[in-house]
Amino acid sequence: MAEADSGTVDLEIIVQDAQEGKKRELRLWLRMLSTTKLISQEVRRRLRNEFGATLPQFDLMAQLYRESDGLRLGELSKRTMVTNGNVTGLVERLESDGLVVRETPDGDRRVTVAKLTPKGEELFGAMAAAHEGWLRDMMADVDPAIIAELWADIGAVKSSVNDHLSGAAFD
Amino acid sequence: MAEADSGTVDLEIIVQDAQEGKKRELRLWLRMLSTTKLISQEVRRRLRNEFGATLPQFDLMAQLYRESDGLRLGELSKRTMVTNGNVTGLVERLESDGLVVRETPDGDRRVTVAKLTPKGEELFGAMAAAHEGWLRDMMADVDPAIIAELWADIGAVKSSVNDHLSGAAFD
DNA sequence: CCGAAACCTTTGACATTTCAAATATTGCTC
DNA sequence: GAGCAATATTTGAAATGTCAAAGGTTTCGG
Repeated sequence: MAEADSGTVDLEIIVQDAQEGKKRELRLWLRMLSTTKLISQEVRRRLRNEFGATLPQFDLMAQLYRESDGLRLGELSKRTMVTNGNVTGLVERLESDGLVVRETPDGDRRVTVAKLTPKGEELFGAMAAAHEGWLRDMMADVDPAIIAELWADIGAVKSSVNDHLSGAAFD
Repeated sequence: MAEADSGTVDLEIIVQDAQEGKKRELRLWLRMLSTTKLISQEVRRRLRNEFGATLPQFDLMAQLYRESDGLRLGELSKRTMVTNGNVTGLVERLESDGLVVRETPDGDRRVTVAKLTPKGEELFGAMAAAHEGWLRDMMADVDPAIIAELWADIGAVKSSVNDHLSGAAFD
């Protein structure tokens, strides 16, 4: 590839750095994206086959599971990183399946609060347990120390990204 | 899980390990997912504002960019990790924008090959350069050594996941 | 060659996604 | 207390996403 001239080791390092190191961030991003897609597809397939649920529904129910008082739709939107308009449809479908109820609090009639039904809690409990197992299985060949390290380092990435957004900020 | 008995400091470590360590994989997954969503949203916003393109379109064009002979739709589907049916519509829209052409080779009329037009190549070239810059900017606060390490370790995760799929395998 | 199996793409039904515009309600100001 | 900005959700258009079923084409065995 590169035409090194006099070259000892240093030059090679520089050249390599200018080539291989050039697109580090891009390559990390592409790998993160494909890995996330891969896991998502597997989780979606299993949620569908074993529980008849979709991944966004699982996500939304996860947020409601720990909030027995329910959450406003706007808050759900922030936590799931899903747009407002999207939450409307998701909650509608979950409601028609009897997994969630919507109610408007007395004080403020602009607000809609979504809450899991007992049926929803039961289903989510089963899904959550299975889901955790799937993830453990899929990552079974990765050293636990690496997993912990990844968790921390990806946190650093997330933090950097959050500080360099053109628009809104999250989390 | 394990009932340690005598216990001083060791017990705490065990307990902590049994609690905090319990859902390592799950927590890594949740963090990967939210980080990927965050970056995706930013990239999508910028692609839209600066080039009027969508992320899946960018993805698909990226695959065609390096294959001057074009790719069969099935191959595109595998590489982009998008279903066959989805590729059909994606390519249709790109074709109506004059960025891609579809043609059927002489030998096998089952096959459709998609190929970038000159206009498509030009647009993608500009998008790719900008895209790489955006990623570098977003990850600017992360140590380059960490980025390289993440790339490798996420590779290990991907590999493990690939070996524990219930269905098809990728990459 | 004929029919069955295999292969490639499209189609159709639905769910999710984003964005922008429209609605509805509150709260605040004057 | 009338009007207006701010807040919260819904709606609508267009694109993407999955899956399963249907359409053509090839290929291969007999």
